[in-house]
Amino acid sequence: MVTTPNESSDIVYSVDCPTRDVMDQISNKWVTLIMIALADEPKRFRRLMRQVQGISQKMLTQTLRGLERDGLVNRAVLPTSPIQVEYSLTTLGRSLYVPLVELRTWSEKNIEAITAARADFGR
Amino acid sequence: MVTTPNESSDIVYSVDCPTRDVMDQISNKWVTLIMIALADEPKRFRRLMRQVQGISQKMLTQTLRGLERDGLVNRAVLPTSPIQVEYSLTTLGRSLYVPLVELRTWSEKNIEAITAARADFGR
DNA sequence: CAGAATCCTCTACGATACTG
DNA sequence: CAGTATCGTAGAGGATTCTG
Repeated sequence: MVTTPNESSDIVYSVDCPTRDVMDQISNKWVTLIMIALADEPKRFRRLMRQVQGISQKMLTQTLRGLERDGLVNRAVLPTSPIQVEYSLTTLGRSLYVPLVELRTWSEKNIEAITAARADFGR
Repeated sequence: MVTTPNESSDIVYSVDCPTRDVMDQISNKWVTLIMIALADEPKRFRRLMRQVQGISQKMLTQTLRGLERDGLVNRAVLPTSPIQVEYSLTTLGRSLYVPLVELRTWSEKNIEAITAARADFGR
């Protein structure tokens, strides 16, 4: 985490911090879902699209490209006709899967507390 | 995680899954930064704004409201003049901090691999 | 100091149509 | 099947101004 000092000696999370750039990428609505879906086993485009409900073809393509670009996902074109494309997690991707799934576990575990807090809020 | 079966017996991440709703909230560009900033110690609005560089007053207010609403952050109005408002993590918030910081740790640890992958991509 | 309100811009994203 | 290309729109979010 790249930081710069400020008057009160707080750590400042710089705008141009590369870590923040990475965090922005993976703090994405679809990234977590796709990564988790791919963790089970390699999957083809259509199957992913069915599994990650509500994602558009455009967003799935776009998000997968980003993940491929960052070395998190592997894209393999199968020499069939018509073409099939299989996506899988890379080693790096599998290492990211660990904290991602912990985040999901936290969500599942605390969904009730959050729902309760929301109900309480504004009364 | 609320799921529905599909033809190929894949787990489907439903659109209306409450867990997904929570995941969407915390998969937010600012949430992680704010949560981590508050983990050190309770902080006031101005100080948070300085620390989380690049956030606008509007977004900081908005994000803090969301976190407060979800029971992750506590908002305390100090009886000073002019008013001061101190934000701190709730117990629930501190429990979320754990996986969040792991995500940041992962980012810091793997920023180099990602940068390398990006450089490689498209060649 | 900590915000609420307003306006305005820009881009993320969906919908649709087309291709190797 | 797995995309690319184009267009159109809603909403996220910045800048600015005002207040208890």
